[in-house]
Amino acid sequence: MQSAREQFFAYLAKKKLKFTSQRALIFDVFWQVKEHISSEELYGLVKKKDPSIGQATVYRTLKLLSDSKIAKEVDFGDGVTRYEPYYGQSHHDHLICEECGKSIEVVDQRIEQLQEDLAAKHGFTLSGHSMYLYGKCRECSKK
Amino acid sequence: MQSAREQFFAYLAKKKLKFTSQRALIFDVFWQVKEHISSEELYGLVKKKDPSIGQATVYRTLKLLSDSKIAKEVDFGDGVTRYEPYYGQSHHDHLICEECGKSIEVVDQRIEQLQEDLAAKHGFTLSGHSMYLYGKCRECSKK
DNA sequence: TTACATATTGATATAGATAATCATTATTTT
DNA sequence: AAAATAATGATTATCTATATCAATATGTAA
Repeated sequence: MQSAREQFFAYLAKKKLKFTSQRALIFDVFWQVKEHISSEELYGLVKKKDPSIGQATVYRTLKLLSDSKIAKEVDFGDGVTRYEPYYGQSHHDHLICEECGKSIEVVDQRIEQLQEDLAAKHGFTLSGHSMYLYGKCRECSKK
Repeated sequence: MQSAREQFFAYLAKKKLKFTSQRALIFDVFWQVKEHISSEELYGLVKKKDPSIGQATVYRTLKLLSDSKIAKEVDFGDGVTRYEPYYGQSHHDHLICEECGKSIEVVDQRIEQLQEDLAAKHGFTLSGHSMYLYGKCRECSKK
C-alpha cells in the first residue's frame, strides 16, 4: 500500500515528468489541508513556505494532482474550482449551507444505486456524477 | 393561469422595473428555444432580429428571467452558464454524454425523496439541489 | 561526472465569461 | 408635458484560468 505522495511521484515517473521541489512542496501543503481548497488559497499557503513560487505552478500542479487521482475537482457553482483529497477517500457528495457556506460530505448508497439504474434505463454508462444539495444548516435555521 | 410572458412582466411591474422593447424581444426569442442556451448563443439569435441590441442587455435580461422564475440557470461544469425554461416546467436533473455533449432530462421521485431524507438527517432544510450524471450515451457506446 | 536533451519554472500576456461604469435614451409617474 | 427614474449599448474592468517564452532545473546517456 503506497502513500498518496508515493502515488503522485509514481505517476510523474510513469508520464516521464520531473520530480521538482515545487511539486513536492505544493503536494505537501495540499495534503495537510484536509478540506477543499481553491488554487488561489493554496497559492497563499504555499507562498508562506516559499515566496518565490509562481501562481501558474500551483494551477499546473493541481491539475497534475487531479490527473493522478490524488485530488478531485469540486465545483460549488460559484465560479471557483476547488480541490479536495481524493486518494484513499471514498466517494461522497456535498450538502452546502447557502447562509454560512459550510459544506458537509454525505453519501447514500441507495441514491448511488438509483442513479445507476436511472442512467441504465436511458442507455447510459455512467462514468461519474455530481450531486450538490443546497439549503440551510441547523445553526443558520435557528437564527 | 397566466402565461410565462405575463408572469415576466408582472415581475417587472412588481419590482418597478420597466417594460422595454429589448426585454420583450429577448424574452420572446428565449421562450421559443425550448432547450438550454447560453447568453452568448441567445445574443446571436436576438441580434438577427435586432442588430442594435447590446450583449450586456442579454446578460442582464437572462438574470431577470432567472430571478422571476421564468428561466433556470444550469451549470454543466464547462465554465458557461446556460439557461433553460423553468416556468411551467417540472423539476428535473441531467444525464450528460461526455462524448457527444447530448443531455437528457431525467427525474426519479425516489431519489428526490432520499435527498430530502439525507438532508434532514444532517439538520438541513433543502432549498434546491443539482444533480448531473456523466457518462456515455447508447449511440456513443456503440462506436 | 559531464554533457545533452527535455521538462519546468516564474513572469507576463492572453483568453473567455461576466459585471461595472457612464453618458445617452426611453419609460413611467406626476 | 415635465420631471423622475430606469435601461440601454459601448466600453472598460474583473476574475479565473491558460498560453507563451526565455531562463533554469532535472533526468539520462555516455
